[in-house]
This record gives sequence, structure tokens and C-alpha cells, in this order.
Amino acid sequence: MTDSPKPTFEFDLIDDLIHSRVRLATMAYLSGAGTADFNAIKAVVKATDGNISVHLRKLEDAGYLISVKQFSGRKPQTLYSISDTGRSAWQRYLKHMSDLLDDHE
Amino acid sequence: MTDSPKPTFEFDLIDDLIHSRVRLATMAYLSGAGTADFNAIKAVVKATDGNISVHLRKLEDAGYLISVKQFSGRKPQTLYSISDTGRSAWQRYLKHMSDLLDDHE
DNA sequence: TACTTTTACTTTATTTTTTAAAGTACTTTG
DNA sequence: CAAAGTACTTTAAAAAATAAAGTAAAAGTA
Repeated sequence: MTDSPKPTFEFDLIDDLIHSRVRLATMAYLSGAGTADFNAIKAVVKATDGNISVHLRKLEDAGYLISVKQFSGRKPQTLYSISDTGRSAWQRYLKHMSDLLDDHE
Repeated sequence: MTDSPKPTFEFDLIDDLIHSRVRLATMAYLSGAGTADFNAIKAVVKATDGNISVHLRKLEDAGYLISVKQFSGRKPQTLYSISDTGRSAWQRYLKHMSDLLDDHE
């Protein structure tokens, strides 16, 4: 029966688009890496091809990611990076999680 | 192009059972409140009856919550609180989120 | 050269999860 | 006593996640 003083965390503000396991990992990785290609993301996120493909698309459709398709030698390669919109959404997300943690020391 | 030094956050360790918006809010609330009844949880979580009902059941089935059914006057009332198992899962969850934040200052 | 395998994805189908709508068993109020 | 709550549960519908299949070009193998 600990009493909760002033909870700052508002769960209904958390961004569902980022909150999903795979997309959270993707954003976390890209926010550090800057730019990464399809396979690099797939590897760190430990997802199947179809799986990240769909999630990357979702993040891109939301305007959180920017993708550039190019060729690396003979092979096609898609590079992803976080857009300005994505970066501020990411910062808001981290802020909310930080609030959550503050509420529980 | 910030370089990522040593990421401590491992997304595949995050507990899906807690991670969902509604259940995360429920755990966060109960961890502070100690015990709360169906309606109190429903109110803070801003969910419909059927919605928290299902999520509470899920948390209970997982052994994270304990429920006690009693009567408050003439009306049935179900009280929920976090079990020991739930509390350690919750602490692990917070730890992982904390790691995520550490990686991004 | 013909054939199989691999790479880099995308698309579609299947399963799981979430949400919403009904339903149940009372109780309270007019 | 009939109508309107209350406190949930159950079932059905919608959305999301995952997995399986498919595509197109390149590269390795016989």
C-alpha cells in the first residue's frame, strides 16, 4: 500500500506506432545508428524479412522513417533513417517512458 | 549520425504481457495503489468494461495479479493487486525501459 | 550454358491480439 | 413492479502481428 503522490505518466499519450516491440527496437536502433539498411535492421531486431518489411512500411507511411532505394554494387539496397517527424515522436516517446519511471523511482 | 557506444537495452527481453498499453497502465497504477477494484482500474485506464475485463483476466492468468471477489454492501466487487510474480516482472520491465532510456541519455 | 541457390525484398494468408458489442445476474430507484 | 443501473463476463468483430509464399535479379555450380 505505497501511496502514489503525483503520477506524471499518462499512458494514453504513448505512441502506439512506436510502442510495438519490433518498431520500438527499430527506432531505438536507428536513433543511434543514423542510417541502416534493410538487412542491418532485420538483424538487430531479429525479425523475419516479411516482418520488418511490414513494420518498416508502417513507420514510413507514418512519416517517421525515410527510405532511399539504391544499389550497392549489383544488388538493390534500401536505406532507412529517422525523419524529423520521427525524431520528435521518438523524443516524446522517451519522455513518456521517462515519466513512467519517475513515478516508480 | 550519433554513434551508439554500448546499447544495454535488449528489446527481445521486454515482457509482452506487460507491454500492452492497457496492461502497462494497469500495472503502473496497481504498483502504486496496492489494491484497487474493477471500476477504479477501469477509470484510470480509461477502458470499457469488456476491455479491462479481458486484460485483467490475462494478467491474472499469467499470475501477475491476484483477484479477490467480495461484496461491498449488496454489490459484487472484485479487488485486484499485484502478486509477487507480478511485482518482479514489473521490476524487470521497468529495468528494461530504464536501459532503453540510458542508451539515449 | 543451363540450373540451382542466394539476395533483397514484397505480397498474401494465417494466427494472435485487441476492441467492441451483447449478455447475465442481480440491485436500486421512481 | 417496471425501468434503469451496476459489476462484470462472454462472444463476435476488427485490427495487428507473424509466417509463408512469391518476385526479380544476381551469383555460384556442373
